[in-house]
Amino acid sequence: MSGLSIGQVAERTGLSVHTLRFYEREGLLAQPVRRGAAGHRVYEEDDVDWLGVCVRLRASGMPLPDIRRYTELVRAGQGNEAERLEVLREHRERVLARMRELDESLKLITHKVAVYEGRLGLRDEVPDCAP
Amino acid sequence: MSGLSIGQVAERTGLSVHTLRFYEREGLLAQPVRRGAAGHRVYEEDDVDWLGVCVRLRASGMPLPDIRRYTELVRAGQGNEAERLEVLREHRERVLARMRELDESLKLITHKVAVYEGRLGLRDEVPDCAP
DNA sequence: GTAGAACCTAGAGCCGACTCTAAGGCAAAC
DNA sequence: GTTTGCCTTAGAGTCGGCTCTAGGTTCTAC
Repeated sequence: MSGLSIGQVAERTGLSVHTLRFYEREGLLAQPVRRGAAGHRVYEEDDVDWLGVCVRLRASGMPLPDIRRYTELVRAGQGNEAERLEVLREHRERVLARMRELDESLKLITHKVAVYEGRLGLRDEVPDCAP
Repeated sequence: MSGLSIGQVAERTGLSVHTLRFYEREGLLAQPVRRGAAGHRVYEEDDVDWLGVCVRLRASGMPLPDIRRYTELVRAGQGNEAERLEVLREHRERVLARMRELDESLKLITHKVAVYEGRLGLRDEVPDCAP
């Protein structure tokens, strides 16, 4: 039915065709990609969906080896849900930690922005206390 | 007065001595580091403070060239506060954008965690709706 | 005075994640 | 029939940010 070319999948996922081939080599695809007459890759909608998940995981900083591991678990089928859950939970913790770290840094940056705004008379008051 | 060795600064900042020398080459130090008798670097408390800022900026994802630029502005002294403010504001926007992105991804991950917890009977209810 | 730790420089190496190149195949449009 | 454009592979190159090596000097403790 569907049957998408690598270029179409690139457009839909926001990944480049180079990256799509690279991800495939890296084992990030849940199913092996079908090949058309001329050896061209033929993707299904499922692949696009899965790649969407991969993109989100990457965007949240999950390293490729971890995504591969998760992919392998999914590919292996039912029975390893506990392991999948562990991978996801660990990653969630890392994301939360990263967000806390960003929030910490944000405080410093926001403070400095306020200080400079004060110095430039863009603000009425300049507390400029401690750190 | 103080006068700290590179090793001491490494300990205080959490950076390695390698990284400290690297950062210096990259122009991330607000003042040139003094050298002791044998050519050894002698840092001041100010340097540690400044490096602390650099560490926070790095932790929030500011690229080294941007930190260098900001450092140069600080080094140049008064009169360029508007430019410093611009650098900081731009970076703050990027940090906020990054946090929003992480939050987006977090939603997916949390949803998947909930789904697997449900499947494993670790939860009473499993909504498992849309995405 | 000698062992071991800490320092110096210049420059090479590494890692993750792409990103691109070269050389070529096939198919539709003109 | 050739140009255009999308596809193929294997493998090389890039980039940011460290991280380490080699070869040498100097400080600290015993």
